[in-house]
Amino acid sequence: MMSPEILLRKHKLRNTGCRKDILKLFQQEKAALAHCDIEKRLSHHYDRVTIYRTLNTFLESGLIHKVLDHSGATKYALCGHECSDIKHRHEHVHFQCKQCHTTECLERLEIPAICLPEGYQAQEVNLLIEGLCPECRKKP
Amino acid sequence: MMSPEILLRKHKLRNTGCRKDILKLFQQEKAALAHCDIEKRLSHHYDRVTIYRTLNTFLESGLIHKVLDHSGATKYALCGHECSDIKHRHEHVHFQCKQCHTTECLERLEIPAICLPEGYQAQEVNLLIEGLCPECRKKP
DNA sequence: GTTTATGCAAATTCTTTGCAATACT
DNA sequence: AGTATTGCAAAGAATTTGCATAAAC
Repeated sequence: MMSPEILLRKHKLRNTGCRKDILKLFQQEKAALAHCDIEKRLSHHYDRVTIYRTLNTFLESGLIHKVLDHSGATKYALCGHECSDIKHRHEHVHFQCKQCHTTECLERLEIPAICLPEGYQAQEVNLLIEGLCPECRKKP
Repeated sequence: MMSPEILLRKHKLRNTGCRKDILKLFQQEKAALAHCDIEKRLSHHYDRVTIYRTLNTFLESGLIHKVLDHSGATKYALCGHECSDIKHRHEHVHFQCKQCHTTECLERLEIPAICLPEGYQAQEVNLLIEGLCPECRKKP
């Protein structure tokens, strides 16, 4: 996994504490994170506004992507290696647990080809599967 | 198509003006509607709060469902005939145009079966396809 | 007549903007 | 040194809550 410093440099972003810490957090967590998750889990305190701005910067540079969610919360996750400057792969499959509301990227899963009606042109495909995650299924 | 009155009765909801008008609107529009779309398009004026409450009531009774969206706006659409009291089919395919931001349900499309990793249990599957709709593709 | 929905006011939450101080290159 | 980022204050959306009035059953 690439270090936050190198990742930032690669995307032509300045190496600030907030950005490094948030990137590190994304790399540690396999689950998608909402603004409030990030705010809570960062050991150093950063202003709420700074976190919003950092997330938007990361979105624009293609470091992270929005993760679909029925709960209304905006969640984000790191873009995989597939998303380089050259080629962006935007076939995201996410799984959200209905019990613990954790959302994870299932990077290995491929979305099968879908036949759109005449006239439609697909550019991005996102699949959200909701159900029970392994941990919650074990619980009573 | 079932009349709003009968549809409401079927879901054990009171037949009020606001509910009937909003249901009628959903039946006319094939696209998914956000709160603000509904507020704008209703001929009779209802309080913003009443519209919020109506949408939540419809959600709880399974008359409508949330439509996934990357823009952050919460959109809703009527549940198809497949969603009866007995059997709920929650395989939603939606298409959102990147130009006009219209979202429509593609009810006819089936989502191909997906193999989840060990331990995961799927209950609902949602597919969001983004791209250009037929109308926007014609434009220059 | 009883229960439920509506409208209004106000509170909460989420997100963005402006600007001076600070940190990065 | 010059430019971009941060924190703070405040503004602006989106959504929820409480309560009295009005409408549905």
